[in-house]
Amino acid sequence: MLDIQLLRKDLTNVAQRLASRGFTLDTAAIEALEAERKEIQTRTQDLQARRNQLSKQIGMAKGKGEDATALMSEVGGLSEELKLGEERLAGIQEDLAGFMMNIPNLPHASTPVGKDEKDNVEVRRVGTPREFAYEPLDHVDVGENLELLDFPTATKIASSRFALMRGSLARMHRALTQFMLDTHTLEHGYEEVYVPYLVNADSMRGTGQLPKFEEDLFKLSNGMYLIPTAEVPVTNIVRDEIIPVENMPIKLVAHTPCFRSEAGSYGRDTRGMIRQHQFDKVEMVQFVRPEDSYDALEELTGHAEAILQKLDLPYRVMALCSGDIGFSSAKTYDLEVWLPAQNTYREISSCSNFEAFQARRMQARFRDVKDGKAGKPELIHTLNGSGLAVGRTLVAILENYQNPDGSVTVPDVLRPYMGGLTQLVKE
RNA sequence: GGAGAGAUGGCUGAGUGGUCGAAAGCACCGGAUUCGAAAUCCGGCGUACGGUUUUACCGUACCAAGGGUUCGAAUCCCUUUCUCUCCGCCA
Repeated sequence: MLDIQLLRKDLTNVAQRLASRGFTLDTAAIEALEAERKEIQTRTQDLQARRNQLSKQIGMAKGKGEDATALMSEVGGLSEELKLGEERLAGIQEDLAGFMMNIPNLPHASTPVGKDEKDNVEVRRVGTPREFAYEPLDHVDVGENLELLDFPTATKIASSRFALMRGSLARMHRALTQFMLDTHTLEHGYEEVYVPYLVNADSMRGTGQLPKFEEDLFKLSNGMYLIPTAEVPVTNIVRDEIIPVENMPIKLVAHTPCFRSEAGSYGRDTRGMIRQHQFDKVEMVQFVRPEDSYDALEELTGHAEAILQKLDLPYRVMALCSGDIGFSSAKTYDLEVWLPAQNTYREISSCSNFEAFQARRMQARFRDVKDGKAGKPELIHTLNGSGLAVGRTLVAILENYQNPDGSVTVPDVLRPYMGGLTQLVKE
């Protein structure tokens, strides 16, 4: 959520910056709502003040045993107008809040301006794609030839967009998760957390999935939601909290499954495990002081990159343009891993700075200490990034580490997690 | 799943219709005292929103959440959520 004060002060500038991400802000509607809000709020609060004053006098009169009927009839005369005003005020506040909840974040000055993913800017490329002496197979063929990957059975059990892994491949999936968590906790200073996979609507609102993107989520019959990313439960840890400044920054990492309905993606990436209803992800989340958040974004992106580097997977870093960043983000880097069979780079991590956008929705604050005195609570900045999407990392390994004989070499860093296994072969 | 008890400021906790945004204690901050500290004393100390002559004052709202009764609700009524105790069940 944006700061309503900013909209009041600088509406045209806000509208311009939002236009750069393809969002049209209805400034006329905002101005009309605001004008109405101001008038009704002032009038209603005046009436409330009058009522409170008179009621106090009634109490005092009764306490002294005096007659209060004149006062009571005067305040009685206010009640209808007051009730009407309170209802209209509540109505307009709700309209305004609904309006605000549907406005995306402002892109940061360093976010490239552009319309869609074609305008994203490549920041750097790391690693050299391997030369194949033959046409490399995609991960589906590699996995199915080894009889370690089984989509038809997953479809029978559940539906399309689910995967079944067996044997050493299932173990590699687990090994990847352990390797990522160990790297972030032991080398990058994150605290590991285990979190609920179901969350309530308040949490979904806090991080920005609701109210706008309900159709992307799986909703349960009791009103809860399956998490689409660990970002939701982990970030909401600080919802409605005031963090002591000495605890900042807070760096958390969690491994969770993620559930996405993938509504609106019919026909896209239907082959293989690129786009699934259920996938595992290791997610990093940081809570930092506002002035530190852009340094933290670079650092966090580096932490995700470190995983790709240790796995020796070629990738590139893309700065998403204003038209392509997510609803809540001010700046996002995507990491794209090289997939030889598709002869292209595919997203494997997304690292974003949300500035105070999520914090304002969540009322997540910290109390600074200035000159030894505790200051007013201030909104924190929140960041998160995948470190990494486990399923897609597995896809990248199957494709990049495949051998002409159909086997797959196990990357060095994963071997300790797999009992020293060096190759995936038919079992 | 059954029975009962509860939810008040950073914490403990008083408050069952009227100067209650809320006693008191603790914690914290400032000052006095002191060579310094402890102790003691004095004062301050919630959040959000709005207004204005914009760092200061005024107003409104907030005692788990939502609704109701009333001139007036922390207090009475209804609904929901959560916590605790006991029983049952379960990994």
